Amino acid sequence: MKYIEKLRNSGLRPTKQRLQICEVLFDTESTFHFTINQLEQRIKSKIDNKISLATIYNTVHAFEKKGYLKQIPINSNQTYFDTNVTDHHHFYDLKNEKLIDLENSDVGPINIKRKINGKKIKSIEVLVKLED
Amino acid sequence: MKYIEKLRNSGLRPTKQRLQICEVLFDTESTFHFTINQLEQRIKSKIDNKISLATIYNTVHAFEKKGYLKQIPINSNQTYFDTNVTDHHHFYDLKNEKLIDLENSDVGPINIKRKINGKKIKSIEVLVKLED
DNA sequence: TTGCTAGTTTATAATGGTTCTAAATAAGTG
DNA sequence: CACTTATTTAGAACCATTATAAACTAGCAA
Ligand SMILES: [Mn+2]
Ligand SMILES: [Mn+2]
Ligand SMILES: [Zn+2]
Ligand SMILES: [Zn+2]
Repeated sequence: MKYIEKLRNSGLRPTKQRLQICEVLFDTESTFHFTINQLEQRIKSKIDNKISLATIYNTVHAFEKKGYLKQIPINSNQTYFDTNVTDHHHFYDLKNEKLIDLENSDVGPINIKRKINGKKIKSIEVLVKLED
Repeated sequence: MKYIEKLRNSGLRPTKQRLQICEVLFDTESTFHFTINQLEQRIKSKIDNKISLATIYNTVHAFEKKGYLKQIPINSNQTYFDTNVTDHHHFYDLKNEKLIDLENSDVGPINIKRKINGKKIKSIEVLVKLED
């Protein structure tokens, strides 16, 4: 199991549930965006045992804290997460409520000229809303 | 009353409640960011009669639809609105949960090179998260 | 002025995503 | 194994937001 060490190194016990969630999240051809509900469905369809919704929330938040997942700032009634944790930006298709990755080369470098006293920049995120 | 015509021209009846909310939102030295709860408090402190929470929600959404308010894409348990409806970007101070306007000149032009078939860009929003 | 009608306000209930609780279970350690 | 601490879990609680449906009001025309 390739995720056992990853979890141990993060101080997270490699439980059956966490390992299964790892497989659903990270054993994929490409990264993807998801809500908790979508992840719950994906887990249901890929594994036989049940994982409680509370555990899914707990695990997603634990992984986010460890930097294995990112939250995407977007106005929605559900929180969106991203398995692509590199710095990148997004299209948001308003009609289909779908996020699409933008490469940094699609956006170009962003240089924030203004400084706020005593604060430093943690992240810069661009959201490009799309309509028909 | 300077807002009566503005509302009529938008197809919104200039009710007492809407006019009072207009005053709280737009009779200000500068634009500002707010959540519904913050707006509710501000209304309470500035007017004598009561405006129901449902009306505050209705009015904010009506004004948003007419373009008098903007929603700011940010991950929070509460939705943030902006009385500054020009195209502009934001700092988000994670510790104080405060938004700060960035002028376009602080960010520079953003040129999205990638196109999505059949879609056009509705808005481009940059969120710069700040930490200590 | 007086009705009429569609729009608006309101208290309150319902919704639903997320978090909390506390008991059961499992992992790590020696 | 014995022990401690972390994790899982079902279900309750939370709370921002939306829906409901009845009372009220603005606009308009007779
Ligand atoms: Mn979180
Ligand atoms: Mn809205
Ligand atoms: Zn992404
Ligand atoms: Zn702003």
